[in-house]
Amino acid sequence: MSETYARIIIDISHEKVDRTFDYRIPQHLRQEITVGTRVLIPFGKGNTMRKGYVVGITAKASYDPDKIKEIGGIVTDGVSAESRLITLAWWLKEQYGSTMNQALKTVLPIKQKVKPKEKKIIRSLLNREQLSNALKEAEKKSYKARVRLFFALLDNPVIPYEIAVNQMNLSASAIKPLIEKGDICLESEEIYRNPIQIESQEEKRLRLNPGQQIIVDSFNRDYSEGKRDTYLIHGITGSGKTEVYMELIQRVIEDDRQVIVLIPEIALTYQTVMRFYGRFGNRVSIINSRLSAGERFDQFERAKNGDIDIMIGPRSALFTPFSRLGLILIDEEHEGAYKSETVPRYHAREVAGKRAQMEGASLVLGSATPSLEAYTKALRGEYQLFRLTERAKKDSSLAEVSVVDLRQELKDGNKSIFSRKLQMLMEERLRKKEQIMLFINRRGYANFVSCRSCGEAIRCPHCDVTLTLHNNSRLVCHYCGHTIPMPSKCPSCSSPYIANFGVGTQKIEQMTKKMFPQARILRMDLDTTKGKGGHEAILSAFAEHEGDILIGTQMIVKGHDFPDVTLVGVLAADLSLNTPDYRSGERTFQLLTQAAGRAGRDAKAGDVIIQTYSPDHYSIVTAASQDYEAFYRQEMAFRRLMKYPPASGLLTIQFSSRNESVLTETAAAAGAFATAIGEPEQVQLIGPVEASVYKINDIYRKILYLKQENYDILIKIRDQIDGFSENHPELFEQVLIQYDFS
DNA sequence: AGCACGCCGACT
DNA sequence: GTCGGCGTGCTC
Repeated sequence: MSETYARIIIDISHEKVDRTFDYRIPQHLRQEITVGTRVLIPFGKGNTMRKGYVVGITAKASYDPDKIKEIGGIVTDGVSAESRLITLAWWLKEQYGSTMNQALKTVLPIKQKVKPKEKKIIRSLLNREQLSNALKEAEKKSYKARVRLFFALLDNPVIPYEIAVNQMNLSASAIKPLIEKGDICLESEEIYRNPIQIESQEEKRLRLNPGQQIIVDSFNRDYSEGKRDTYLIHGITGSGKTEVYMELIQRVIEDDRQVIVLIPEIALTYQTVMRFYGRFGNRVSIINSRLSAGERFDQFERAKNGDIDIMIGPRSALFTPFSRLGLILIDEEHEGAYKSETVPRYHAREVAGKRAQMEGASLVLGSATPSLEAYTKALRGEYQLFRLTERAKKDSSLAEVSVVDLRQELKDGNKSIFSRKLQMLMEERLRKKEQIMLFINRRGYANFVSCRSCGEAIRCPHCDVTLTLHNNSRLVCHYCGHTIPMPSKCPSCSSPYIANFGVGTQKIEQMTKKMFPQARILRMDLDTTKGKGGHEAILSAFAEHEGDILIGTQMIVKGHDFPDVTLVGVLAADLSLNTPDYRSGERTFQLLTQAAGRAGRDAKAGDVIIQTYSPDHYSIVTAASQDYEAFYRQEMAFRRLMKYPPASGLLTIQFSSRNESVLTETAAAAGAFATAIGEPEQVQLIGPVEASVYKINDIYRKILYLKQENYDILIKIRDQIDGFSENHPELFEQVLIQYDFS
């Protein structure tokens, strides 16, 4: 029988050894060693036994077999949080196509040199006199390292080890003899930095309404019976989902298990955090992108040591090293931010499902506008579905939503960005001293072309996505590569008013100022929120009535409650409808629903005006009538027709290279290979086409799309393409290949 | 992280 | 010459 080798990472948090080492697996351990196993291995010259994690098993070693040592044994002190996370990393690698290193960095994001603050310190054991003698001695003998150290110790008898090594350039071999001599000693103290420094205020437990109670009861029943399941809570805005979450969390931590709460970064506001902190006190911790690497490390360390029970944070909080995880909760489950932008391009919902299954935890998803993926699974019975259809506050009413046809406005001679109805309502609200939110659902670049008189956006005849304007001269489809020259007049109504669409918040602010000079206007976009706490500052200013009108993008419709907002205007709903992406309809529905939920959260009746060039589009119609079911049916019909997810699996393969001609050749070759192996499996293949932004930083990118209902077939094909790239190094030498499943 | 190798200044 | 501090590089 051939030898087997284990690829192992050593449990030393130091950059220099942050890679894998191969070890031979002894015969008697062959059954027991799998990915994720913690093992003891001899390491380095002295063969000191160290702990390591098995991250892979191979038949052929990537190192001189004669020099490979044997695994010493298995660490048996239970299954640690890390070893399970490493198993999860393995799954990530297999599922999403990345290297083990990339997967490990995702799962163990704290393997950095930024160790906790003052973890180790050097303390002088000599008194001042002895110290200055030692200094003189060292100077005489020109022991440079000692001079530096003694000199510093004379100033301060305690020096952080970190500083000594990095700033004072002392190596371990310079320090060690001094410890043996008894001049100094090393001590360690652990100081955690706690990012929440707030005075706790009791969060009072509200009485649940019947809808909320049903969810809590069913969950508790399942939990007590030991049943772990996935639950989808479809609750309209303001229906009190957070209250339900609190009860579920309570149940799980009473059982001495731990909870991860995922919240999109943008909604991770002071308000939200305070609610959790008020209820669960210092057993809660948060992570967010503002935390330094050191602070994040501390938070994960606290979780590992069992100092906290609840971790709240964005996507990355999913990898909190809890050892007794009982519940993962994903709020605003439909949010795009849960999909990773970097390799491995995992989706938090899917990874949460895997982790929950591995650790025997429950998974709860919540949203006012569930993703098609989640809702489809719920309808199929894979998730338990619950609905909250009433607002939690009794006297609050749903807002009145109306759709305004901008084509008609133009026909009637109104060229401003405000429809007559919106103008009228704005004047009225300003008079009554009530507040207004103007929402422009722009995201990134929106360079599609549309007609100002008929509202028609120019679309690809084969793909039903808008064409994108390239170099102001040609329109290109990013899904199939179809291209036409930029027309001079509208193809459907021949109007010459056809142009690139794109309006900024700044421009809107100017126009609003001009039309309502008496109003105080606050603007919230990337420019005005740059600084730390920029978000909070503007939102609280608005809450304090320091402004009458708040203008902004998606940011303003998430999270915050403004009881005095009674009018929400969506200036151009088409902006998100016409992005070149099959999800544009879904995103539009979500944004409009959220925007509508902002108005009339209190007793005062609210109005929502949706301005659009496509008043008949189902995303807009169903958002206006607040009818999720109707939206779901129509959007699913579209996805089935076009074979887009979740009706079908979609594998996106990206090729990127600095060399355009090599890229073209390689992408074509891979495309031909994929066609050949995909044909018998009934895989539909599109491309290779240029990526929506073809060149970034002088790197060209091409895309290949593969569609097939069966996800596993796509994974199989991915593996074969991976093999193809390994067998053709001449093609892939200069080309990077990345996979994305959706 | 921790060990060995080897450079270079100091001292018998 | 030899001794020993201390910077550097490697560990499967």
